[in-house]
Amino acid sequence: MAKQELQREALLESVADHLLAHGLQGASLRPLAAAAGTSDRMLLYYFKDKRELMAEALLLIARRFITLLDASRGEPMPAAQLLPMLAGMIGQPLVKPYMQIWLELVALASRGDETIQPAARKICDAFLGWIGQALDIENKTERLAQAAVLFTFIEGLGVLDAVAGPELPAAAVKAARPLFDPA
Amino acid sequence: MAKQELQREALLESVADHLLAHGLQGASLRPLAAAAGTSDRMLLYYFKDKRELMAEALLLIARRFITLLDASRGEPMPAAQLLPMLAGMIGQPLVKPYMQIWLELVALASRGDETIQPAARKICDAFLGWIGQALDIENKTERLAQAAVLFTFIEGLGVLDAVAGPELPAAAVKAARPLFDPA
DNA sequence: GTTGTTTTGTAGCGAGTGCTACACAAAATG
DNA sequence: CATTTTGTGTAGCACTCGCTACAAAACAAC
Repeated sequence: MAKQELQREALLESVADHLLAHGLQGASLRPLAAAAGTSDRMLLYYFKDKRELMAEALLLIARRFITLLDASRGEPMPAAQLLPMLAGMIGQPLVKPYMQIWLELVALASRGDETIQPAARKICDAFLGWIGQALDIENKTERLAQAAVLFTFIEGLGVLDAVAGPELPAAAVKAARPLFDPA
Repeated sequence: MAKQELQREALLESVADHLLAHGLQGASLRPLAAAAGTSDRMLLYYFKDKRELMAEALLLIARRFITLLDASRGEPMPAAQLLPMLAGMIGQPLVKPYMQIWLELVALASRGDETIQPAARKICDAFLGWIGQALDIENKTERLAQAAVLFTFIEGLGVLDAVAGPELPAAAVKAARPLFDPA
């Protein structure tokens, strides 16, 4: 009976790959199945719904993103140093697919789509937690507060990256850095 | 010949209403036409394409957003004061539809959709310009730099508003405010 | 080998998509 | 009034969507 579970996981991996590469928009069963080397018929055999398939694939993507974050964990550093590092991170080609799908999740969540809520929440918590752990501030409430600020700013950078040229985000980072410097 | 132009504008207004209310996702010709009191046949009579219709409707939405911004123009103020005001503004029910459709535009732009680029660019420039004009900083480059920072942060707040509860954005604003205070 | 269960292919349904052909009415133009 | 232009309804095409009915393999258990 583990065979079925194994096949489910394999399908989810392929579907996650396709979603990361081509986005949620227009991700229909037949292309997803083709990417996984099967037919839509089979996807709906292993998953009762398209909704169930998508929800589980998105959770897998969230898990992948978390491992990606954990892989680049280093020594805690001050905010003024962490900011440009994060700004550089979200531009990396390895991270970009996650930012793109993240923006799609945000747009859907804003319209009240509850299918994606678990994955979105997971990614959000993971990213925020990672930033908090990367800050070298002893006072916990102060650290969490700074993490929230940095998180918000990084999210804004993601938006600007998507919609504007590279100059505006770069200027924003350059101008924001001194704000975090120990005054 | 002005009759045709008039009808086009009227249709665009209705389509813009519908898009603001229900989003871009799943906005197909027949519901759009029904919202405008006609048939899909007529939409494609006044607009050669769905793409042309959407592009023009989005530009109208951008114009509406700009007038909305201009209506709430006041005396320039310091950044530490402008930040909570902007944070409150994007939560207003009158502004929220624009934020929702903006997030959809961002997600599409991130995937390289060039149909929406003009509208996205227009909204972006208008918002950034509005923030710059609302800041009372004499030095122009300094003002533009601060505007970029505030803009980025507000975009991040929009994302957080969509995906997280209200506590996280509120905490981010509260923690970010002292950073802008004259040290 | 004969059962019974799990996995898969084929085919298709009903609804929706953007878009078009055709016909006809209304209105402008001579 | 006759004619051309402009506006509109009906019907439908070719396609995609999620999903399902049916049946035949593949495999297991006895």
